[in-house]
Amino acid sequence: MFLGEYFYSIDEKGRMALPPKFRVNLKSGAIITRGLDECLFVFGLKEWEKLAKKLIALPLAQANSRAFVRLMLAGAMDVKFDLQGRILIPDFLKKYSSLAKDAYAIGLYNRVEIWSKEKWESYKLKTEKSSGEVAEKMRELGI
Amino acid sequence: MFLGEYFYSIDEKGRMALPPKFRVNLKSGAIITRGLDECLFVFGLKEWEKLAKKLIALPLAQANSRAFVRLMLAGAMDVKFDLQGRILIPDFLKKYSSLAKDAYAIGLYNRVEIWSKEKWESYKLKTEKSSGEVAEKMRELGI
DNA sequence: ATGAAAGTGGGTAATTGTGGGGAAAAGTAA
DNA sequence: TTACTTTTCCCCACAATTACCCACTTTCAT
Repeated sequence: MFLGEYFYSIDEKGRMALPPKFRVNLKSGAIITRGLDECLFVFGLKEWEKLAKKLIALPLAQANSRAFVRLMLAGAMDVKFDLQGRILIPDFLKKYSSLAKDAYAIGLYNRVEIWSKEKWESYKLKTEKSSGEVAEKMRELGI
Repeated sequence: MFLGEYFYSIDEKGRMALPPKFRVNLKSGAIITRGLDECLFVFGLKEWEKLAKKLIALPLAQANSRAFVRLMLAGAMDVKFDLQGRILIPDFLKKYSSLAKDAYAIGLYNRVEIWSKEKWESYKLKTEKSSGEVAEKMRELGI
């Protein structure tokens, strides 16, 4: 179970650390791919396989599901950790998500998301501001 | 079951004690997360899992539920108690809830809320003054 | 009054984040 | 092929942070 928000820097070699708590769930294998809202998704191997099965089951006839499947599958790479718990982010994924020097690793239960500093901070701000909607959502869920 | 209002100080290392009565219900695992009205929520593991299941069931395809889920899960961290019964409050949650040196821990049946001294005292004042309205609400709810 | 429990502060060892060096691999040209 | 350059990747090292443990003081109950 991934939770929380962590800040890391990406060095000149393109390496980025992930939180130790996340590593234990990913050490048996992980996949990085393009995500929604210009971030990257990182899945553990098991979660990835579940997702991949769902993806290939999507109706080929629909243009937007075709596009979604291509986004996720074609962008996928498997991830290796070095001894310090860092991963190497492929160039095309860095470009896709506007990653430069600073990044956030965000735990979302069954996946990890990687965001550029700027993108995440503005996204969070935008969401927090609509706190009325947030309260509404929470009421719906019975919190 | 959490009840009552307790006052504690947060030390330089960001540690805050919780009432011994609360600890026994949280020692098997606790999650701290963003709450409403700029306070923090602390849930026992079981309560949290109920909530988390509802969250991950929300549709990934919808932009605003994506945002809500991200806010809730990224804002959550699991909490460990040290031998003295203190928890470490993550920096970004301290910022979110304006926590500095003094704080209240408040029991609300199935969750604990953590408020900054100032925020809680002014909130309480405001609420107590408008107790007429509160009574009105209660009648609406059939209490 | 005395013992136990709770609140708060601090010290030390372990872990983590991050930079860099060097070996192995891959590529290139004679 | 061979010699040389370039790139990738693995491992080491250091500084800073964190986690863990201990100790003191105060409060409360018997």
